[in-house]
Amino acid sequence: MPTPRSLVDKFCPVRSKRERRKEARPGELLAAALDLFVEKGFAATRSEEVAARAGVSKGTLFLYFPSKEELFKAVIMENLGGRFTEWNAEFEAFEGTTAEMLRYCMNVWWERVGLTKASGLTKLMMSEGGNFPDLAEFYREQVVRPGHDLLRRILQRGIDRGEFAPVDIDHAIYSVIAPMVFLMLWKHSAMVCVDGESALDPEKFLATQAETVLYGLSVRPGDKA
Amino acid sequence: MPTPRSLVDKFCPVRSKRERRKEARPGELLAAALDLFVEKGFAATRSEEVAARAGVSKGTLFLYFPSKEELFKAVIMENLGGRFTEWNAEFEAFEGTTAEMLRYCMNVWWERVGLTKASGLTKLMMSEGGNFPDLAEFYREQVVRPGHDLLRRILQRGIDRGEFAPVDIDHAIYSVIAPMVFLMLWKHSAMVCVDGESALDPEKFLATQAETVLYGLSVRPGDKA
Amino acid sequence: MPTPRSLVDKFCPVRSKRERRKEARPGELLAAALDLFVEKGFAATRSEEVAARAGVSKGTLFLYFPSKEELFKAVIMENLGGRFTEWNAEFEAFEGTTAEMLRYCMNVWWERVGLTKASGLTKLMMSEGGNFPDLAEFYREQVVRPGHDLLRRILQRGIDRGEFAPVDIDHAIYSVIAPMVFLMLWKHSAMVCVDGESALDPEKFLATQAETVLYGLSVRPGDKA
Amino acid sequence: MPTPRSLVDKFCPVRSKRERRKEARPGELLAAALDLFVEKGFAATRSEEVAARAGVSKGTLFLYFPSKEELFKAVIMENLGGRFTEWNAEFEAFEGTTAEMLRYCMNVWWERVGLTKASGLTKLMMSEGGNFPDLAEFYREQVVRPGHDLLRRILQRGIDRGEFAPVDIDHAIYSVIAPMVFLMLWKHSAMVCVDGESALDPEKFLATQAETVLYGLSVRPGDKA
DNA sequence: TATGAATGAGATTTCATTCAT
DNA sequence: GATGAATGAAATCTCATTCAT
Repeated sequence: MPTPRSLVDKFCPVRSKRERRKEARPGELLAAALDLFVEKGFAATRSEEVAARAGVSKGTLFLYFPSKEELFKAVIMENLGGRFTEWNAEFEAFEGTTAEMLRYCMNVWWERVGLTKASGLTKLMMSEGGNFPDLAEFYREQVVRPGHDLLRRILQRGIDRGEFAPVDIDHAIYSVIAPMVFLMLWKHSAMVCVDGESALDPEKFLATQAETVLYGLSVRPGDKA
Repeated sequence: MPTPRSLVDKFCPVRSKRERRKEARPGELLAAALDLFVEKGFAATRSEEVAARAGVSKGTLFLYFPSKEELFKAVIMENLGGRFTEWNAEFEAFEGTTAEMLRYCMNVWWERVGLTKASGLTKLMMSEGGNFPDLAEFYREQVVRPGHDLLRRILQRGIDRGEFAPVDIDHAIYSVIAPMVFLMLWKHSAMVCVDGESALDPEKFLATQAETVLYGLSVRPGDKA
Repeated sequence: MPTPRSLVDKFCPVRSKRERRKEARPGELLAAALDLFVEKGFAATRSEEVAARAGVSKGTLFLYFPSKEELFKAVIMENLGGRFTEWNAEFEAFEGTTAEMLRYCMNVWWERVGLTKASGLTKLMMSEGGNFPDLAEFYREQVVRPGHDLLRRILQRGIDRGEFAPVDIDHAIYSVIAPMVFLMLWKHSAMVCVDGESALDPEKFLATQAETVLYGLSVRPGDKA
Repeated sequence: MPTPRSLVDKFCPVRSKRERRKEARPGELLAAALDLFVEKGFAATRSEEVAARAGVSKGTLFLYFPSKEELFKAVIMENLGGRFTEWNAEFEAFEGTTAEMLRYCMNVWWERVGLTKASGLTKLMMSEGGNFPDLAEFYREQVVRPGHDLLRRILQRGIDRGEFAPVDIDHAIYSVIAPMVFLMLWKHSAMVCVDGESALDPEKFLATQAETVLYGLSVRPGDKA
């Protein structure tokens, strides 16, 4: 959902070049900002550079976003925070076993976040969150909490339906999140590789971790009810 | 862990208090720098604050270390890079199965690095390395490469002695490193926890991962020689 | 006092609504500008805000007034500088003693300027004039000088008719102006009041000052002709 | 009281050039700041210019004062707010009639504030106070309130000793302050003078106002006790 | 005529580094 | 060796003014 357009706009297809650019601006700026924030971090990214990459001047950036922090928040919402309603709905409608649901969850997460630049935002918050408490709070509220809530609902479904053992859900959530967080950090760090290509296969790693988690959640004979 | 002392210090214990202080300076600075770099990151740590925490003036810091980057490199050497000779020697002398050796490796790593502030340096390099290419290069050369080499020798030993299957060593290295890196990142990121306590038990996690890796390395009947 | 209208407007009352609006533009802008300049000062008033308060866009403001300074000059002319022809005529036609004339002068000044927002313009020029030499010069030429000239004529009339002692006119002018200026500054300065209500009664103050001045101008026996 | 010096300093008269400069710095900066703030106003004065006039670089200014606002507050304290203890003591010790005291008060005020650049600070607060609420609040607390309190004590003394009629003190305070405020504004505005020299004699004006106020405070037969 | 998106010079503030003492 | 005052490049954000539509 880039820029919301009114119904009137929808039926008036004749636009000036200027109008078209204007509507595209926020999206262009958000894209440029995502690129640069992920590439260089929040503090090290200069506002002017974001503007330049979006093809506008310094001043124009501040026409659309009142400060660098607000720009960053908008980037978070665009790429992570704002998508949870959609994702939640998708999981509400899911039919199938909860084990399948969990595997699906980790897979689509990898496709939609892990593989994309959005994964860099999590790495960024882990690095710089401490230096920008407002941003950290915002990220926790808009991304971490909804993410936890979504996972909690999945795990609860499994327990309620007798598919999973009645484990400590909060603990289990971390078992699911851990490999995802790890992959995001790994992906954005050339650091751990001596020369060139990392020898870690993310999809295989994720699948292995998923099965490990599911094994831990499995109902085994002899467990006390 | 107060201030790590060099080998020289270790064997020259008789000093006047004044000489002592003087000789101790760099160590105090390195300790202060480690604390602050890990706590706030490289870019966000102010030189003056490092000096202040070490109880000296800003000028003194630059007397011992010509720049903030050199200070950081010294911190890396003191805590990670400079310890590989000792660690290598320890493993050269190791007697026992290679499986035991690998388990021991992961355990002592956890004790000597994972649990200490030094683990923050890895997280730091993964976060900020991109903005400081010189530091990244230095870290790769002084920490990542020796670490890989050490693991490579262990794995090679296992294969040479017929204890491990003849796997792709470069790939296997990452299977060992991944959980260690993961723990370092996890430990230094309050970010992913919504409220308070993380629910991960590092030692158990590490042991599980070790066994998983060893299982993958195990020689099984039917493997082709 | 809604929007002051020019003499032209006064005698051409039949217009279509559209024309009306168009013609009213500059007046609306001048009114908005007066409000804001007086409220926030010249430098601190943003052009866009003036336009917004007048209900037009930023661009339109610059269509009518080529710069913020020119806008301010126009505000001065509309409210002060441009009214001297009318005021001069009124005083040319005045019949009565010159003492009455002087009292009348101070009273109508209070009604038409002192009590209105226009008084804020004088305070503003005294505050910010130093930073905007062009504006200061303009104000001196269009407001201060005509004001002085008007007073000079009144005083000269009094002396010529033998009603006033033949004092130094330039000096006497300041005796008349000082209390008026004082009231304008007082009115626009919440600064000097610790809590709430100022305890000064402007009309009484002005009347007292007028009598003091008149006493100083009075012809007393024993004065040398 | 420029820069407070410790006892140790007092008896170690041998100083390096650098030390001497260092001690002089805050005073030099405050003097430069007073000059420029009075000349151009708070908003229009650039920090760098203050530094330059004090003969130091931009950065040095911020070594001594953490922000432009704090610098301004320091200027206020140095020139006005910080002097009330001294002034209060002087008036506590005053011997003589309260009428003499009030005349003395207005005269020394003129000598110590009105005639000096410090008078420009009041003009400045009246002009720009509205745009800088923090500064306005500070000024009210540190200058306006102590000033009012001092005058209140003088007036109360006169009433208590039967020298003054039992008037409304808060009202009377403004009668005393008004001409002083007026003079400060008048002095700092070339605005009201057509060409060159103002024809207003401040001392005479002040003396006249003092007598007017004293007349208003005088105990007259027929006043009800 | 009217719009409002775009510009960019300019202001405050930070901090690694230097160097006189 | 040790100090800490001084520097100045660099970063964020504002707003009068322009100009394509």
